[in-house]
Amino acid sequence: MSLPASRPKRAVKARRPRNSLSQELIIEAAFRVSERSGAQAITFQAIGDELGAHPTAIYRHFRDKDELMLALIDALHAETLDGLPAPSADWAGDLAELARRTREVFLRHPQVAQFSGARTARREHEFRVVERVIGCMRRAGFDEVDAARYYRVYGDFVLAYAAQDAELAALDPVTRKADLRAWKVDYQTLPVDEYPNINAVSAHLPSLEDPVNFERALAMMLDSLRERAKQARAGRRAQRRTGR
Amino acid sequence: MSLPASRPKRAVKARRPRNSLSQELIIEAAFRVSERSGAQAITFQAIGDELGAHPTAIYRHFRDKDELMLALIDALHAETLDGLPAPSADWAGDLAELARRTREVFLRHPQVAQFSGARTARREHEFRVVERVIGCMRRAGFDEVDAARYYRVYGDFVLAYAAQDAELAALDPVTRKADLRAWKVDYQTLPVDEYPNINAVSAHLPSLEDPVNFERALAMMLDSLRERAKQARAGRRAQRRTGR
DNA sequence: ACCTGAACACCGTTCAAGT
DNA sequence: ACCTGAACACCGTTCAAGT
Repeated sequence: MSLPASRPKRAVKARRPRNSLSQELIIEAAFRVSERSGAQAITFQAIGDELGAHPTAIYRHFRDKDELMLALIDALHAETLDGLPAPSADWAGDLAELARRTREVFLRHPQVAQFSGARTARREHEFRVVERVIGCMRRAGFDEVDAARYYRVYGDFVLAYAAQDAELAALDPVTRKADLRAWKVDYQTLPVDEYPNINAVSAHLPSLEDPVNFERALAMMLDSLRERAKQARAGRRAQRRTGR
Repeated sequence: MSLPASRPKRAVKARRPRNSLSQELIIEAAFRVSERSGAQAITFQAIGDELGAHPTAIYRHFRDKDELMLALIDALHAETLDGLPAPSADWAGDLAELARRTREVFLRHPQVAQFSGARTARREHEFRVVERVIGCMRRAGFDEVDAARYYRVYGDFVLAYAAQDAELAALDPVTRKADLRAWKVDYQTLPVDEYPNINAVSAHLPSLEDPVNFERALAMMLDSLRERAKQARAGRRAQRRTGR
């Protein structure tokens, strides 16, 4: 007289009206899933539950999970752009603002952001972020070759660092705390003769989650970018004086 | 008269001798799996096949998959250290050497490295890499607080950027090529009135896989680090002159 | 055309059974 | 004590069946 192994989640299975799903509704449901209880994985089953629809209904609107993920990643870029002030005369300040917003958005949606660092969404809002960053590099005075290169280097640096922060935030809480604990315990108790340098500074090791880390890395990249932009502008002035 | 859905991989199932497995053998098998045909995922099934053992036999030697992954990550650090010259007077050169080696090792083992950026292995070889980097920061002239901070910022920067390169390399080939293609096609054909900056430089956009990207980012971080070290040393000299 | 239901080939993990 | 085999709860994905 035992129940079947897996019984339906809802006793009365309401049939979903036709044409009631869309890419937009699915994307919104996926974000609600990822925010529910902090660290829930984004699966078709969970999105289906959230929508009150069959998991495989999603395949009518996205070819596969990768296409859904790219759409979610582009939605992160949309959030980064939302309310962003227009480009200013301060190109370096604008770059810093974009970087900070990117990281904040990533930490708000770590379950999506953890997969976003190495991917190219190739969608509207990503295009617009790239357009902004390249614009900053051109206002800095870089020529086309340098602007393209420094866009790539700066953009990938921001994505990599922010996605890494998101990956830590997306770990299941037990694993995440074990990693953080390693810096409070393991790295504080290493033999001093084998690890003299760690021992010398261990009391001051910043947490992996200290937001100053990202701020400092950002400041360092901008240090160098400002100096290189100054030299690029000076180089071009010299070129003009000597008649090309 | 049909065959059963899943038949055994080997007709004669040789029984593995007792005590014939170990953490070391399992780690070696996992790396062989990850290198076979470029991008094979590391699963207990695949490692078991590689060892000629039952997949669940691994649980006798690692508590769960996360513990195996941390051991594999530490093995990457071991490879980074293998043959590394002793610390030199050129602390910045030593930092660059460590960064380049880390990235090369990560690209040699992308299936492991893609998960390593945000994790703390808390094992011997990671300790030794951390010891090295902190040593460089102290030789640069930073005090304990700054050495700890710049270790964290520089170390996480290298891990994040290298892990991002590994993540791209670990994508299944079809997905990876589609991402690379976006920069050769989609970003080359955007409307010029909406994306003037992208259009101005699009011919010069470096590939995601161009190794110059990492070299440039590294050079920029070291630019700033050298300047900050110089100022830290000058600040300490001034402090000594004024009697603390 | 859009959604459901069943089935498939995989995952990591647990646990009882062999030796 | 160490390895195997079966079972479980979960993945993404395909495909036939409903409406």
